[in-house]
Amino acid sequence: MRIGVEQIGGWRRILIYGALFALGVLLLEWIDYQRLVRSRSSDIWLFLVALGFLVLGIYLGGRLLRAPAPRPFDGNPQARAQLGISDRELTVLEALAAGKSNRQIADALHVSPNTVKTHLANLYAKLEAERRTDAVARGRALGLIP
Amino acid sequence: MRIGVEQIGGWRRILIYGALFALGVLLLEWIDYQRLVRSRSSDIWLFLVALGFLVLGIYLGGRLLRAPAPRPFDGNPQARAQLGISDRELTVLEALAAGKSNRQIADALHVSPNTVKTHLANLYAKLEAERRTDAVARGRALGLIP
DNA sequence: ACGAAAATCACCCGTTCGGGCGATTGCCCC
DNA sequence: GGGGCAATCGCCCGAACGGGTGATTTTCGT
Repeated sequence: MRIGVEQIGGWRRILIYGALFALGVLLLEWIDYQRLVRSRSSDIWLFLVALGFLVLGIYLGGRLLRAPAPRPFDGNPQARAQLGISDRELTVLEALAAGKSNRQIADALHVSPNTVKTHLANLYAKLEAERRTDAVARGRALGLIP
Repeated sequence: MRIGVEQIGGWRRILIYGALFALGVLLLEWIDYQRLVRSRSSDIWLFLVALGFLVLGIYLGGRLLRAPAPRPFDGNPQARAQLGISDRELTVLEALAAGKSNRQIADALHVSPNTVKTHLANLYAKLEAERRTDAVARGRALGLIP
């Protein structure tokens, strides 16, 4: 069985960014206050403020508009359940996509090549494939493998 | 030997971002000038400047520290040339990834299965693969196929 | 016009793969 | 405690595949 990675931070993310922004505003306030009090050169302060927000923006932009994660890759439990693909079969499918031979898969899983063949035969039936390359292609199309 | 992908735009990127930054600075200058001339509320101006640079920063951050790009998929001509993979061989590789048999590939390309076998043998040699699934995996890893 | 590379096809041989059939062992659920 | 299912292993057989070798034609750059 594969685990479902990445799904954290939805709420926390918003909170964190909100907090960061608020912090920036507060900083701005403070900076403005300091400027008035000490009557420093407004040019320098303006530059510092701009620089600070530029950095903040770069940081935010770096995480906010980070490419929509090419594919969180959840293993597509829906399709998997629908087709009734077992844990072992999925494992074999992954090894298949890695380009391994039956022999290699058998060794990696500590089972007989015959067992691998059985798993493969079941996979072919469930994926409606007739060849290993076919199974890989269909498995990928279904999002079962990356 | 493996090739080194992604090394383009390094220079142009720096130039573009440098220009953008310079533009921001100029904008800042202009804004400051306007502020002095019209003697507007410095608070509002400071806020606007901060906001502007925040937006600029988000934009920059969005492209600067972006994940290695989910691969627009260009067929990776570099790797292809480096390995000396011909047009025909690429076509066969694509059909292979689609899960077709030698017979099907031969029919699709209007050639003999023997020819397909030859192309495949060349592909195996160039991709250092021993099986079709292996060739597909390596071809995909190299970005030769989607 | 020549040579190199690509594309095409053929044959042999041994291995792998796919299809079919059967069997045993656990485990869960009712 | 019987039915269902996943996982395991075995055997047989024919088809597909991979490895090797050799050959011809086309294409392209010089």
